[in-house]
Parts: sequence; structure tokens; C-alpha cells
Amino acid sequence: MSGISPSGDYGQRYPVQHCVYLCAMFSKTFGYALRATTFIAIHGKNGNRVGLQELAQSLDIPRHFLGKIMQDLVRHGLVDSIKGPSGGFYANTHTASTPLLDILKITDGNLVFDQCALNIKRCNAEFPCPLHHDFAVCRDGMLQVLAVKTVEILAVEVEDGAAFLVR
Amino acid sequence: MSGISPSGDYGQRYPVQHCVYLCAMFSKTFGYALRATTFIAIHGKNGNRVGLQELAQSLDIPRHFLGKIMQDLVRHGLVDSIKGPSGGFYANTHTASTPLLDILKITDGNLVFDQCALNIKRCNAEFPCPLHHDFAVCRDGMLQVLAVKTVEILAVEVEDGAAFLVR
DNA sequence: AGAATTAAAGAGTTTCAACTCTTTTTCTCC
DNA sequence: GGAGAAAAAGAGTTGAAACTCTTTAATTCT
Repeated sequence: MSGISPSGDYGQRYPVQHCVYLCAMFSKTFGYALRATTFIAIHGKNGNRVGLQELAQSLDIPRHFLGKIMQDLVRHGLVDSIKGPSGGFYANTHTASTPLLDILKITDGNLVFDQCALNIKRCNAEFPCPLHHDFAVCRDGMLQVLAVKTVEILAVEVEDGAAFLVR
Repeated sequence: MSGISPSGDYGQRYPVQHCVYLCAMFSKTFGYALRATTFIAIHGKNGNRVGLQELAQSLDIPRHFLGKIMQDLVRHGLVDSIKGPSGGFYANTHTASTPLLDILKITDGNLVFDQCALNIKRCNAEFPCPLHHDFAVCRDGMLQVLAVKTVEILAVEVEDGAAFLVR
């Protein structure tokens, strides 16, 4: 009959081997924004400014795309910026204390997630899709992390060498 | 200064209220495929056949798009089909016992997810991004669910009225 | 055999995230 | 105040997922 390997080999059935196939939960933009904000929380304080060029190179993010994202973060007051020579981005009083969830709201918008994992229109505890509960556990756990963790927490981890923003 | 509400209101800073913003983890195609397979496991047995028209209408899925997806499921041996008048899709010996992960592999492909939530190139336990651990917990939990649950389990839940494939 | 029906197949369209390029505005320094 | 540097702003491009439309192949029934 048919195997399940997605690329053409329709051989026989196979045991599920250990491998990971899940898609990302967040947009790339969110990852870029989070990493940039954390970088600025670390390097853009005490009068220091981080230029777009430096930021993009340090984090290996497409420069112009990052420019757009930074615009947004500045508009929302997450970081500050100044134009002109020796201008750049720097941390303000909000930067470090920002919960990650705030960044997600900016980058990924008001996707109020009443859709479920299976994209059924109205899926809730009363009329759940077959994956409603399992997915809710996973999602709410992640949400809790994002609500509780702040940029500062990440910054400290990175400064301690316990986590990394690149590579 | 600036609020965080994504749609233009750059007012003052705000408290994080309870709301959910996470994106889906799976493609729409996966949701369609999973629901269709489960529907067929329920209604396409004992010589019964489910036509594409009926399937698409019952599940509220775009008909021609579902046609493409069904092609794939048939090719991979997950369900069987027959053409002509009174043709349609029906369950075979594999259908009910298929783990959900198999369907994900077909629809979402061999996305070996060594990328992390923040899209850093090489993110692993040794050199983790700041969200590596939290995301791994969430992802692996979901993966476990998908590996363990089968179409049959969903079908029973649906037949018992404990879960729903539409609405 | 021929008409009707249904899935399979293939090609096209739409939408949106991700990314690029160019121009404008603001600021500093001489 | 003029030149240069840097962010802001806006418009354009690309690629892939999601969805549509049309044609072909297989099957049944008369």
C-alpha cells in the first residue's frame, strides 16, 4: 500500500520514529523584535546607542526588514531612538520591564485566538474540537511564560551566558 | 508616551489584560485533513462511501481544496477512494489506527523543527535561545499527543458527542 | 456502447508574511 | 548653514499557503 513519508516513497506502513514536525507558534517578526529588544536592553543603556546596522549585523537579521520592525517598537514606546550621526536605538524606562507578551501583541497583532488548532470556527470548552483541550494546555502554558517573563529576565540570562540571541 | 495596542492608539502604557494571541501551530491543511479523515472513519465504513461534495459540505471546507488534500491522503493509503457514480472516499484497514502525527507529516511535510521559537539558526540544549526550554516543553507535549492519539480515538470522541468536527 | 457521475489531475489566482529598495526627515558636527 | 549620517517612511518584490477553475480518467447504470 502506501507509506506516509511525504516525499514520494509510497512504500509500506512504517512505525512513527522520533522526530519533530511542529510549526513555529510565532511569526519571524516576533523573534526578530524580541531579540532586538533584548539586545538593546543589554547594549543600549547608560547613554549607549545601537545603530540599525550594528543591530542587524549582530543579530543576523535582514537590515531593512529590521528597520521596519524597530519603527514599530519605537512607536509603541518599547525602546527609544534618535536620528542623525551617532543616533540609534536605546533602552528607556519601559524596555527592561516589558513582558514578552507585549512584544507579541505588537508584532503578531490582535489575533484573538478563538480559533482552535484545527481552525474550526467556534471551538470552546463547551463545543470543543478533538484537540481543544490538549492544545489549550500547550498554548496556555506558553502564554503564561510570555506574560511572566520580561525583557530583563532574558537580558540577564544572555549576559550570564545561559542563553543566546544569535547562532 | 506610547501604548501597545497594535491598531493605531498610541496612548499610554497599559496593563496586560487576559487575552490569547498565539498563532496556530499547524497549517489549515492539517486541520482539514484531520477532520476529513475522522469523518470518513466514522461515516465511510461498512461499505459506505463519502463523496467529496458531502465531505466538504459537512465539514465546511472549500470543496476543490479539500479535493487536493484527499488525493494526497489516498495516495498515502490513509483512506481509499473510488470514482464514478456512488463513488467516494471510505475507510480502509489503516484509517482508524493512524496516529495524528502521520497526518501532520503528510500535510505539513518534513519540516524538521530544529529551528526554535525565535528562529535562531542553531538553537539547542547547549546553546539555547532564551525561550528554548519553555517552548520545548510546549512543543514536545503537543508532539506526544499527536504521536499517541489516533484517528479512532477522535472518532469515538466525536461519536460520543464529546468533541466536534464542525462549527 | 453511451450518458452520467465522481475522483484525479493540472493550471491558475489570491493573499499575506517576509524581505528589499528608494526617498524623506531629523540630527550632529564642522 | 551646509554636509553627512542615521532613523522614518513608503512603495515594491518574492515565495508559499490557501483557494478556485477546468479538464481528464475511471466507474456505474441504462
